[in-house]
Amino acid sequence: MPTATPPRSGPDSDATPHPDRSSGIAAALRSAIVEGRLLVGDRLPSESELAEQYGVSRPTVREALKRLAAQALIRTRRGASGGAFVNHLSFEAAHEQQITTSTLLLSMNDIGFDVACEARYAMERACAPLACARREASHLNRMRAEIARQSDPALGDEDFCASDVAFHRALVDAAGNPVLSYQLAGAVEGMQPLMSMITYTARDRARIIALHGQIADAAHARDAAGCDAALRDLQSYTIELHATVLEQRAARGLNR
Amino acid sequence: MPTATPPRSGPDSDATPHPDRSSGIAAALRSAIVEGRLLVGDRLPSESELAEQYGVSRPTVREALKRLAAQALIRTRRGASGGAFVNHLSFEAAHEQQITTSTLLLSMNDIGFDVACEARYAMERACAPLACARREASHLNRMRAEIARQSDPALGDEDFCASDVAFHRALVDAAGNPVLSYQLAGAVEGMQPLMSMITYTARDRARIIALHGQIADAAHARDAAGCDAALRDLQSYTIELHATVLEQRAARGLNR
DNA sequence: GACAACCAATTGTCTGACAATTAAACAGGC
DNA sequence: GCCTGTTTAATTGTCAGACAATTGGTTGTC
Repeated sequence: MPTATPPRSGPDSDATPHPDRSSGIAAALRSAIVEGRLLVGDRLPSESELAEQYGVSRPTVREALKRLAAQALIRTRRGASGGAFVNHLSFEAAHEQQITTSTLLLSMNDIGFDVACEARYAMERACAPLACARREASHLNRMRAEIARQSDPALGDEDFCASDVAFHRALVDAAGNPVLSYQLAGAVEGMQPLMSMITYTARDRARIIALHGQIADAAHARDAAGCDAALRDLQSYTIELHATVLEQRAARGLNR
Repeated sequence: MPTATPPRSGPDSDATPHPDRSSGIAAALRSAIVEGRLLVGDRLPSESELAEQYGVSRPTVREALKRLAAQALIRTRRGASGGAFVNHLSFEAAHEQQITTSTLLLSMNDIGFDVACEARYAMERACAPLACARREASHLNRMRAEIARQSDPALGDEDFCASDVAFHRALVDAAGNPVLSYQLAGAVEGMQPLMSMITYTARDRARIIALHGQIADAAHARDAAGCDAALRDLQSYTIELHATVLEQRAARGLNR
């Protein structure tokens, strides 16, 4: 029976002073998972047992478990042979969390648009060479398909943005490195709220689509330098567009 | 007596079937925060009020709140004028989460060492040009200081690793983009468990320190290309070292 | 006006109970 | 023996009410 650490031999209470017990228990279990003392699929002791081990009541244990569940560290099943199990953290789940975190981070720390943009394109350009080297037909198809969608003038701004994200996602996936995909996808989607501030005119869209075309062509030709250049252009154009939006807003503000 | 329905029409229960009510409430509040209906510093209704609003008991509400607290979306204070407040998500807190998530992702999805390494160095090389352009004296000092620490042969493997992380952290910070720092630092620290599998001989360390020196010199000279090349060398050398470790283990395994 | 005692609001925790769910054990019929 | 339906036990999910701890404001006293 591989159980967690016995009551209150807190190695973490030094680093962080856990004001309430449920967070202390959560931290103990969390470190047990992160440090590998509890492995994927292992079943944690039942809530009652944990309550007894830690000398607290069941609701308190439950609060601790919910904290872990919120981080996708455990999943629970009820019924006989139910309980809390160490979860297999999928890229999917990690991705979700990454998006929430990134979104809030950007919106709450008054990160400049250009700073966020710089970070995003720096990372995206980092996968460009890999993508050019490893892209398969399916990735090119996904990119072309999104370009086709974007060319439809009837597409709403929101859908245009979504297609933009999908295009870049395809590029990143072409690098064939799931770790990069996870990191990048989080960053790109986290920027969505910022990107959607921009309202695209037809001319803007044409320009962006042309650059997307260049990127796809470069990936097709396995031309890393060309891909990099196109991404640079896209970055500066995006920042330019955003600056325009800000100017217009300022102007409207003055008119009133 | 309005039983289950939240005040607003619950749109999230369509997308994801919330098996238990506390997770449903958590999702409702979370989306309220992410979508900006609740702003930083806003106080949520008290637990009793929430319990009444959602037609559940206070422990259930508390479980929901603990979920949000685990994601650092809210913080709670007790006493008069206490309550749950929308938290200002700091880079610090986001960073913490990023590390746990990355660590678990790498350990649970049998990501190859080279894949993780590739992702890490790809991103790190992405900030190299920025770091060369913007580095200040303080960054160089931090890098030099870590190199000095690493040169001490008495340093344990663990401390050597930690200093390695600090060195790269300084390089990344030199890029002057907090978003990049946050993303990168998470990735680098998440790789720690993998990196610490390697036991460094004196010759290995000398080689690594030399490369660190090259990187610092390149940053000093604002030589982006040199920095990139040194990082590439470091990446391949790291992978080489890891391969050696695997071979040795395999050999030991056969001998028994 | 300064200081102490009190009070009210709020979170943190406990106790005990019941409902819902699920897998396994069990009984019955063929 | 084997399949089928039923019971049972274990476990999570939820509830209700209570008390403790904390914290800010209020009031009263000197």
